[in-house]
Amino acid sequence: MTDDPKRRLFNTFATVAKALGNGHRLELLELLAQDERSVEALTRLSRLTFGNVSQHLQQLRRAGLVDARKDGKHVFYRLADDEVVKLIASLRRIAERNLAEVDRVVSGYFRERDSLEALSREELVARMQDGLVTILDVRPPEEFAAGHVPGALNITVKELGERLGDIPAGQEVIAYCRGPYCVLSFEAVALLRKRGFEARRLDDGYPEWKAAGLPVEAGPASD
Amino acid sequence: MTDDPKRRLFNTFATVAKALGNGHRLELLELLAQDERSVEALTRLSRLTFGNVSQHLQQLRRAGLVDARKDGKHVFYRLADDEVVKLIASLRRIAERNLAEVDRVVSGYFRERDSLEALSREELVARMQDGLVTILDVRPPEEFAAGHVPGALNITVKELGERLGDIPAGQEVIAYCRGPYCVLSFEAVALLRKRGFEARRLDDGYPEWKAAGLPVEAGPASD
DNA sequence: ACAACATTCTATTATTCAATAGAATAATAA
DNA sequence: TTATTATTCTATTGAATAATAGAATGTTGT
Repeated sequence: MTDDPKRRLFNTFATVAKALGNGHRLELLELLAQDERSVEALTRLSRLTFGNVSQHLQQLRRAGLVDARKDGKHVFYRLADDEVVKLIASLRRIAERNLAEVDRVVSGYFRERDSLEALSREELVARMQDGLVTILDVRPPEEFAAGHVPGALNITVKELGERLGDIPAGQEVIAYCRGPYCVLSFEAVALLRKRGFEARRLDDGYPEWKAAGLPVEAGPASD
Repeated sequence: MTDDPKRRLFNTFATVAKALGNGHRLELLELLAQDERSVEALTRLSRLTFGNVSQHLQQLRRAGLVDARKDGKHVFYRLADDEVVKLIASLRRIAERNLAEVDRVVSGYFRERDSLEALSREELVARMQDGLVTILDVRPPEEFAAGHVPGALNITVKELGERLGDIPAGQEVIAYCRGPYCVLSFEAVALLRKRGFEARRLDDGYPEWKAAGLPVEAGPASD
């Protein structure tokens, strides 16, 4: 099209941005930020048709945002790079700061956000060194097994009511899940507080933790 | 459209990405990363028509990426936030790592890149503390005046040949300009080396320096 | 008030994109 | 081999986007 190198670079960068410019694709990327998944699994987890998911994934692949691996009948997709999580986080930050729309949605549906006094990753790292916190991962066991914050306890929100006994008393609980807008940790903190625990949320989730290069642990649930 | 809050958020984030999904708009953002500019100035600097520039700017504004200020007959646009520079840098990093196209363009037109041994921001900060480097800003004086790395000398590539005497001998020169793909600093380093100076490039430019929160200085050229 | 200028708005057209359905591949199971 | 399942590819439709030209708005200078 053009042969001005600067322009060609801008156009190439634009193709990456274009791939991010669709809500469904961002949703797929969020799902992939948890763990690699097959097209079938992604179809189940999103509300799209099979063929449509496949096409979106291929756009993401052309843009270099995801990679694919074939295993038997299944094709497993995963993020090409942890930098993708950072890119999306950067997108989110700009949207949060500069678009009133985000405020309205967030304050409408995630109202307790501030009242639950979210903790930053840095603060959590500091607390972990002191060793006086219980870290609670409220995601499903499969996602936990694919990777989690070292030493975290895995109890889903559903089980939480019956497993309060597994949580060490007397020290603060920090709950996290899939990301900044994942409601699971909000619910967990609300429940824990009602039952007398001192509990707070991590202000984002596992993918951001991993992308930041902080240590992770993998394997089956630790209980 | 939908009232699933998660989906509404993704759609909102997607509108920001969509605004970035066009080479011309990325070019406008790069120009704005230097300094605020009027629609007229941007029309001159890009190869777009006046009306088209205006429309692109309005898309950028709707996406919360730029702000506008009216002064007399002119409307001046500027980046809404330094985070925008970081977002674009993140986009660039992913494109560089994962798309062969970028490699081809970069190695075709910016071949000397590696041979000129670019220096990172962090390394430059360390060198500045030792005080044994000359920092050379090769951008036009207007851009220099709008903000530059503290202590930098402003000499454009055009003047450089006749003003070598202004450069302290015996210490390394670090040149920078508008960003990682700005050719000015490549040319400056090539010229300086030919004339016997020890010279290297900063691996990105002023906008990235500023966005990283490093100290900046403003005002007329320091010579 | 009028003319000149910078900018935005509107309408039009060509291009690109999203979603759907159905055909084509490719791997496994019977 | 045939059937089954997971996935990709192709074609089609309707929707969104980009570029252009020209009208409308608003500000400054006379």
